[in-house]
Amino acid sequence: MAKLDLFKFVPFRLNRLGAEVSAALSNEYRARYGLDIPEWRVIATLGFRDEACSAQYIAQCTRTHKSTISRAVTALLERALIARVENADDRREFRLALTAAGHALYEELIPCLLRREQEILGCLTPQERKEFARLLGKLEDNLDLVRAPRPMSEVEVY
Amino acid sequence: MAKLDLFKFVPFRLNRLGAEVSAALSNEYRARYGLDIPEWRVIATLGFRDEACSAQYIAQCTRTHKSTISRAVTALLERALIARVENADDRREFRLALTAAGHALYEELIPCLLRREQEILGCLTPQERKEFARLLGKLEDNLDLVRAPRPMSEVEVY
DNA sequence: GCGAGATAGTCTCACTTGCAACTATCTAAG
DNA sequence: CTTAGATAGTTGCAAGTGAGACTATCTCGC
Repeated sequence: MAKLDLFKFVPFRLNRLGAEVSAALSNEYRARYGLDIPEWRVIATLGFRDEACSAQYIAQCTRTHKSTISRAVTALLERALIARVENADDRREFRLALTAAGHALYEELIPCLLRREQEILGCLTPQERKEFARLLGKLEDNLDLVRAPRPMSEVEVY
Repeated sequence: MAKLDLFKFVPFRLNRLGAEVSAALSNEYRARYGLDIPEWRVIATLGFRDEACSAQYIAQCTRTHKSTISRAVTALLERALIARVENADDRREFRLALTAAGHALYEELIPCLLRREQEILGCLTPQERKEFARLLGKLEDNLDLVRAPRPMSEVEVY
């Protein structure tokens, strides 16, 4: 007579918590700037890194399907929040970067998102947060999830 | 010059980890039994609880939209994994319960899912797992996520 | 008992997303 | 140089999902 209490089942809890937290956060940038999650991921990746990067790189980093990234990129190009230039070395790919407007949006959004993160983590002591982050890291490693952002030169060696 | 490293941003990490873990698990019951996530949630809820419950109750417990649960229920009824009876007290709702076949499936699936959970958590020491579960609980509380399964009588008092 | 508002469940619609096919381009082997 | 296979990015298509309308039923106040 095996039983499984969904409320004690970590995969279910992680899925639910992840979805809930994501929804809470995405309200922030959807309401303010009309960005959806994939669009935000593109902005976040380009904003964090200084060099321009390819759509493929963003897809790998954020573990988002390339077609989803492609659509997000198209939308952001139309809004002139990012720009792209052909890569002379490899004409299949484009180098993407934030425009001035995109950068301004990024700078404006970041503090607000970090604040929301702190609200969510607010129920944990500083020590607990550190521990939680550490345990998340172990789980990510275990799932082979970690795809650290690296200079494009390294990534291209894939 | 605020910056945000997606890889250190807990909401992103939670979302990604939750999706990844869920995908790993759902492969298990999709491949073996052709169940999708909402269908599994219905089975899991009915299997864990002994009394029959309403679709609404399952939706609230699992935090899944009622239309999604409705579709899952329809599919499971067609496959005769669950059965429903009209509730004489309230003819708007139906009481749902596993059939013998549904129960057999549940009993077969549970150990397998618990094993997968242990694989995922395998990188943590027993103490770390306990701590992780505790911290998850605090975060859930903070997001007002906890909807503990209760006897129907209590739930109906909503 | 009657009407207003709440609730259970179903259904349609619009939207999102993953998949896979496709084009263009690159790389490597011969 | 040529050709086969890999890769970047786009697009059409199908499946899944949430929002909200809708029907039937219940509840509460009068």
